[in-house]
Amino acid sequence: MATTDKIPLNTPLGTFEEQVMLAVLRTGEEAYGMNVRRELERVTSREVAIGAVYATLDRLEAKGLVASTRSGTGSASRRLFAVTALGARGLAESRTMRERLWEGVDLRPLLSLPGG
Amino acid sequence: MATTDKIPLNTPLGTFEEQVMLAVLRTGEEAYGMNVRRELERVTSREVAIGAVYATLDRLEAKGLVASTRSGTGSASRRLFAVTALGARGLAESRTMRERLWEGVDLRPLLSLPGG
DNA sequence: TAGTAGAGTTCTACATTGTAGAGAGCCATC
DNA sequence: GATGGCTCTCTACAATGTAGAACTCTACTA
Repeated sequence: MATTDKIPLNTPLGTFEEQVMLAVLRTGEEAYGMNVRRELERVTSREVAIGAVYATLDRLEAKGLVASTRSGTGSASRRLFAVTALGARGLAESRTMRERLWEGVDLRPLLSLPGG
Repeated sequence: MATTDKIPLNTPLGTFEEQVMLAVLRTGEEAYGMNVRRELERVTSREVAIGAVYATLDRLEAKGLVASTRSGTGSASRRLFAVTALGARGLAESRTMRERLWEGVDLRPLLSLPGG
């Protein structure tokens, strides 16, 4: 099988995994742990534990969805993350799937109820 | 605090939780376990274990995001699920958050790479 | 130059979600 | 009254989500 074949990813992305990948993309050249966290908190208005970010980035890297490189020298250097081509495919698939599920769904009748 | 206040939900929806809720909405009046599973498989082209569906529905019910009623009589009756007002709010929040994170993200440069 | 503070990363542990499959009740029908 | 199909429940385990402490390095400063 050629490497360019578009086989479906075996595991769907988790909610937080997707958020972290998107934050990496949004953060661009400066996508290291602390910055990814900051971007996530900025956009979601929600506190994010730094340990959660790194654990998720590690798992994403193990799956080949992101890749990391060291910036600078010594052990104090930053670990810069980037979304891989495979990761981008995962994001695209995840979005497509969700759009299909949302198609034709109208929440308005429920949202107008008490508690909605 | 009035019940109509729109406090944010404490926990974000998981990927599968969201899918199951959307499948319940799409299935409408006939939203019992097996049907929810069928709808999910139809839309996602992916096999779904029935145990996964029920476990998720149970957890969603415990959180008040869906509610279930019995149809028919006897223990062979179906268990019909419906998304609650709170559940609809969860779905809406989840979508809003994701749209904000996707804003300005362009996957095309990555998808045109080998493996993408 | 020891002391302190800040930025960043790593590690450990546990809670919540995701998943699979076996088991059991009911109903039709043969 | 056996068989098969449909539905639901239960159990167990894997993967993901989360929190917080520990550690390294740098820079400042008294």
